Amino acid sequence: MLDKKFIRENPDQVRETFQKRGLAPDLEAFLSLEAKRLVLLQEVENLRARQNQASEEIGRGKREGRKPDPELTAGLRAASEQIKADQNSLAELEKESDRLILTFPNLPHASVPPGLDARDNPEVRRIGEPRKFSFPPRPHWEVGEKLGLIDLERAARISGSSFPLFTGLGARLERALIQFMLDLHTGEHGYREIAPPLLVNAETMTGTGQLPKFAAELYRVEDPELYLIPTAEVPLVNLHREEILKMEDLPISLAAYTPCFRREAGAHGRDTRGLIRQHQFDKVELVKFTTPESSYAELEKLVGHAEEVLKRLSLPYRVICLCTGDMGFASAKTYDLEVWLPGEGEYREISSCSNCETFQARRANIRFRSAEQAKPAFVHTLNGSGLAVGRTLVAVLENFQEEDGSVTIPEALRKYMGGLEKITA
RNA sequence: GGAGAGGUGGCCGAGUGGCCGAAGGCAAGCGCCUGCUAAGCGUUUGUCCUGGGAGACUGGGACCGUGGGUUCGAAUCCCACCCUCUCCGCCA
Repeated sequence: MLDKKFIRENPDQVRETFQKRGLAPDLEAFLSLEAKRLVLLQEVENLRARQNQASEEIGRGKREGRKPDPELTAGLRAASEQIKADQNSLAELEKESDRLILTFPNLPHASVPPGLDARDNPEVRRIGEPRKFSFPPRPHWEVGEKLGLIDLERAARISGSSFPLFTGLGARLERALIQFMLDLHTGEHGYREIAPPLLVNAETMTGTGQLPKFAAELYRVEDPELYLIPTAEVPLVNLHREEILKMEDLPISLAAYTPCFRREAGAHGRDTRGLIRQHQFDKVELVKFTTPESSYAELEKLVGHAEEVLKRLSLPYRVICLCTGDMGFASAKTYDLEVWLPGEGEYREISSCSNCETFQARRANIRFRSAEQAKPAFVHTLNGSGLAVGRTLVAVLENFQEEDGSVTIPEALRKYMGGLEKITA
């Protein structure tokens, strides 16, 4: 969420920035609503001030044993009615203005490259050489099904299309990847491991920006009203909702493995084969709470932590910076990591690392106090996948497949696979 | 699921209609004192919104779990809901 006062005072800047993001939220409606709201607010507060004064007067009189003037209390009763009515209209205006501002996206950081869509995302760096195959590399679903690692047909029977089902060593490999990633981030990168709830309430979803705008993406449980998390970012960022953190505790770095649930409502027909796009997938997520001064340095570190997973698995990848037109709703700056998939002959997203600055902190009311005297200020929140586990498994299957259909297990994973070096049919 | 207790500032905790944004304590800041450490003395310290001022600052309003109600006036009375704790039952 943006600062209401900032929008009121810099409407031209905000309008221009929304255009750069390729979005046109209803800024004008918001501005006129706010103008009305402020006028009414002044009126109500003036009435209130007079009411308070008169009531104090009565109180003082009563203490001195005087009876209140019935004409005066009658007048006050009328004024009280007026205040109640005005307050109701004020609440209406406020509700509407809140509703609008919750649909406004974050403003991109000055360093974000301008652009319209994914084609304008500049590559920041490219690490690792794609392997030269002596045979045509197969897509991961062929490799995985032949080896008995995944069974998407049965998954569809159990749940419907686009649900995962890992079997045998496939399930073991998925678990090995989770373990490997968590050990790396908690053991070497200084993250604290969290195992959060997977069902969360509407306030939590609003805090990170999924609601109200992206309700169609979420699985919702009716009674009681709860939502399945689309990413661990949601419970992790909300871990400190409504809190004032101590400056000396920052940055706070959290890591969590969770399944993630997405309806993928707008993605019909995309990535229908294989494990790339699923309604349920595993992810190890990294989240940081930082001061405004350090958040961009921390973003670079966070990207480095996600990259380290790929490096240790010897998976070739590249880092891109999302342009203004391709960024997510809550983000001020985003880097994507894209892993090389030889079966597809493409780099595919495997991690997205964002600095949301104060956008989520303002929604979720997460602040910190610098000096003991200073006023609390909003923290910056950062999140990144470290990494998407299913897609990492895909990358392992495709990059380490052999001509005979077997898959060599990357060195770093072997201790999590009971020492196994190769998966064969 | 049943019974009971309770939700007040960074924390603990008092407050049952006006003198309460709220005693007292802890914690923290500043000053004094003190060979060091510790103690002591004095003093200050909530959040949000909105107006004035370049600014130090200052006027007004709101906030005692949430939302309603009664009243000239509510932390305090009434209603509903949420949450926490204890005991019992059930259960991975």
